[in-house]
Amino acid sequence: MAMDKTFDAAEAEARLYAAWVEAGAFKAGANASRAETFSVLIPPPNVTGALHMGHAFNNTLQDILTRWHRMRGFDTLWQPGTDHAGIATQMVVERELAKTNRRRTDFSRDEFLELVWEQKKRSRGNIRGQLERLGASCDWDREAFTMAGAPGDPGDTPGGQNFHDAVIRVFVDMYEKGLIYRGKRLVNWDPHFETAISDLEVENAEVDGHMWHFKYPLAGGATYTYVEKDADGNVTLEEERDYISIATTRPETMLGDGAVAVQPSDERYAPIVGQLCEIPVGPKEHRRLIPIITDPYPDPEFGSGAVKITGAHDFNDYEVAKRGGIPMYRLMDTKGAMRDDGAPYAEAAEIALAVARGERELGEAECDTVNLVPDDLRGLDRFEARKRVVEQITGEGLAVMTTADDPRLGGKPGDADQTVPLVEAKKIMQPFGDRSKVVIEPMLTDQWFVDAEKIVGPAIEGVENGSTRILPEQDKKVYFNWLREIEPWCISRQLWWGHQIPVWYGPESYSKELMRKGLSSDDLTVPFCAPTFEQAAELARKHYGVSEVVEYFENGAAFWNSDDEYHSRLTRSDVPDDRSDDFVMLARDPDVLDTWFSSGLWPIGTLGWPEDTEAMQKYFPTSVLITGFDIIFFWVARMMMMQYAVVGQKPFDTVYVHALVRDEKGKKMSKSLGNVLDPLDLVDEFGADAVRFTLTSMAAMGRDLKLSTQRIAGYRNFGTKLWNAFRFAEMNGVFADRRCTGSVQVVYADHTVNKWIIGETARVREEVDTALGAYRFNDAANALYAFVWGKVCDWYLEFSKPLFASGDKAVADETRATMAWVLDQCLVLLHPIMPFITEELWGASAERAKMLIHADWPDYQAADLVDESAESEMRWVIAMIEAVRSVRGEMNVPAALKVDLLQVELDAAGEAAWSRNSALIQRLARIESVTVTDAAPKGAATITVPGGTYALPLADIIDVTAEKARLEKSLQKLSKELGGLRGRLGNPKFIDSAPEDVVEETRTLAAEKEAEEVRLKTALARLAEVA
RNA sequence: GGGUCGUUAGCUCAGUUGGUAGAGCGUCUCGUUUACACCGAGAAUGUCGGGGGUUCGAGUCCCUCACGACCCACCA
Repeated sequence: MAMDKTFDAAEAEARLYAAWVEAGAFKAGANASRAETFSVLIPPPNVTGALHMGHAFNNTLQDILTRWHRMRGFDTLWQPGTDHAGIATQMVVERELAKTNRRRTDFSRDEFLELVWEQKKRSRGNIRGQLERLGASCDWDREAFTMAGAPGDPGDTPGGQNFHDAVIRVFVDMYEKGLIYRGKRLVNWDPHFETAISDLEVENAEVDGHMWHFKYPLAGGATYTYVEKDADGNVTLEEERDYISIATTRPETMLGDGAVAVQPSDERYAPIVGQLCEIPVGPKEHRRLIPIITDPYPDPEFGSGAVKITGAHDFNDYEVAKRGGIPMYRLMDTKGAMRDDGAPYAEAAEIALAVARGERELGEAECDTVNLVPDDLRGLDRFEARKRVVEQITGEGLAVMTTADDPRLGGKPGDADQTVPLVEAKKIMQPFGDRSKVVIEPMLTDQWFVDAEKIVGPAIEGVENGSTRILPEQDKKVYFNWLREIEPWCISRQLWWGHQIPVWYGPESYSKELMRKGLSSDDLTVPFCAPTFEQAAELARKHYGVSEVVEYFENGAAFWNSDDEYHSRLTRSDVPDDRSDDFVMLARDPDVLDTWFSSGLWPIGTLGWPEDTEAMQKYFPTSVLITGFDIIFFWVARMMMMQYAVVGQKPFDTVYVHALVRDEKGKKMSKSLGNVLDPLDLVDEFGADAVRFTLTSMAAMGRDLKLSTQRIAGYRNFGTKLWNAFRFAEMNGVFADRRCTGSVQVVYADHTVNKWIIGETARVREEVDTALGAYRFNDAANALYAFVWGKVCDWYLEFSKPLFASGDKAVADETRATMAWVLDQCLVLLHPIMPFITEELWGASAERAKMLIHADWPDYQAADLVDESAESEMRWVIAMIEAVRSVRGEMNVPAALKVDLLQVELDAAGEAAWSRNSALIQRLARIESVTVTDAAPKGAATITVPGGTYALPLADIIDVTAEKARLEKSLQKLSKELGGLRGRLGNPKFIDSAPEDVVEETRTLAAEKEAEEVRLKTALARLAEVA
């Protein structure tokens, strides 16, 4: 067999992967030879997504662990699959539609979902194909999908899991246990996607904003004396005012104000607490009045100390409003535009005024129908409305004024005599949707929540008591911090793509007339939660005492609590005339569940729960979860909570949290920055093994991971190095008579060189196992790199050359056998990290009983295989060669020139090492001959080795000054080291308190250094004689 | 505002219980020897961010300062 000079990754990878699949090498339990199991769940990528470097990293680590355990004979499962990713996927489809000027709402819900399923089908293969390119050894027969089994599923996911049923079942179960509830709450609303989102999906960012200061006039022109005092109680300002000053960054929300709040202790406003003031915007004839109340929330030191309260559009205000019974008026629609529904402003203002005066009370639903947006602002975008509101107030002279040189204005200082509205330029934190990137609006809507507080306990305890381990440790704190202050989790989304909530609503009470006449959405308030309509209908039948239940499907756009559309669908009675009156109508909640609710069930859902499957019994709880820190809250914490809540068990033994992949400059890779490295491009260029090895070698825990192509090229070279080591072995007949080898049996060797490399192999095997066992992937990679390149290639292969050429057949044969074994071990140990090139070499070098992927992982011990005398001998040989090479290099001895060496002095150990290995040394150091002498001649360069001195006669070429400088430099370095050693040894406290072995080690080292110092000094003295 | 982490060779980073600092890349010099120029041989470079402390001994532990990164957070 003639091997190519390099490994053709592009050609080989696909072929090898196909061979593994063909052989069923990835199947759960493949190659299992013991009862222990090892299971790992892939963090499911978005089904319509593409793999990025983070995925490449994450999956490389999983594959390493999987392959490692599989080779060790564990019953191994790597469970693959994808996530339906509600918003993200719906976004992809909507973007596609936009290309042809169509929108989601041009379709019925069912039609649209059909499009999404098609999209899902088209892109499903992408992720899998990409993972295959990386070499991921997932059990594809079990490939799962978080919406498998949902209505519309074409059933093209190979795994048999019905994820949808599992999700629905969990919802119903949690609902019945009171862990899930519905209610009107202030939630984060994404006006672009027109859905609620959870706290976690909001990203706060600092932006340039403004703070406006407005006057809220007191009702009926009332006045009061406004007094400001300094810290000592001295009056600094006293004036008559007919207004209260309010600061706001969001003037458009003034329209929904329900009150103005001040601190109970704030003396400035004490005279007017309880009075009414006027919102300075809206038609003059219908100016709304709101009460001035006290609440602990306002900070007297900030702004004017008075805060406007808009319960429906601000989270703080919401709390204040709840405490104070202040009405919360919703101002915007689902798109974030000012409401354009309901009665004209005049009517709405009338109602609000009555409420403010305490003449009327509003129920929650009723309050939501009151649209307090003035007619001229209705339908405007919220930011446009803000502009108009500011203009109107300012135009009316109700802005707080200041001089143009006021530094708070932020701009260029203006004329001190000129008066301008006080609009502070200010950095403000603004919430953005993590996917839509639009400004999030707090909105008062009906949503479903998981009462997370009730299920968080076991998730905290599980980590506290070590039942589940989180690595690195510091990430535990992040986990705890979040869980200990857990908030209700909003799980309903006003999307179409997702698991529809299994709740049907019926009317408050049953009446035949109502059924005939039709129902409005407000009438449908009694929930029936069940896995199917039939089961919900059964509940309703009993509840209402009727014999039949009719389900109404919503068709077009659906937004539960917003518009008339839904209402009309429900009232558009399709009930046939001949139907009896003995029925009740139910309508299903149109909302779907947060994607993370279903991915939170990934562990049990993929393993076939609620069935008591073999997979559940064997592989649950799973062994380890490998994931990035960015989804600790989104996913890890929720899986912990959910698994405990549903099956009462932890989902995994260990959570390994890895770093984020960044670009060379440390920037997060993102499409907008254009610094994204596509893993597939890199695989194309360098091969999957190189990419994998790079990621592995940089996987130090808990840091960022900066990726550069240079580094990948370096590890590609490493593969080539290994490849060429095999070429060398091949050429030397190492594999000539090998059939069906690859056994873990360690070869027996007699020769020092072979004994030595066997010991080194045992060492690296231990290092690799220890490192992988501790999730120190980089340690494993680096140990292998140093071993293969630095030991096997740099030394062992070089040593073998003279041995093969020696003519001693026994030694040559033994070396061949040893080399075959050592190289096999390299393949075995490297395989988890570099599966392709190793499998290729495995097949190319001999006929094998099994593919490398199923080869046996060795367990030989360094303690058994390291031969100390062989080791110290080889150490001396290497030191000797290096010393000669170093002097040659520094003295500019031509590389091609074979030199004659003089042995000035040498101890017995050196003598023995020399005599047994002279052939190796002479070859590698390019020494022609060695002559024993008592004293070095003049004009020789000195070479010191442990236990001896050599001289290199260079009469003609030696530069005495240069040699002197070289020796002095070495001496200087040595003296410094010796100084430290002697200092320590001279310190009685060190002798007393340091451990015995440390003291002993120091003594030995000092002795060696002293001996070398003597040699160098001798050499210098001789040089002085010459000069 | 709260929290976490980081600051080590020109660059990117290792450095597990404290024992006296390493790798890869880059740079410089030399080079074709039974695999490999995606190679080989050799060389240079660090007051381990500053200061203080504990210790016989600190890159490693403690305090403090500076700078940087990230996460969380409702100041109108």
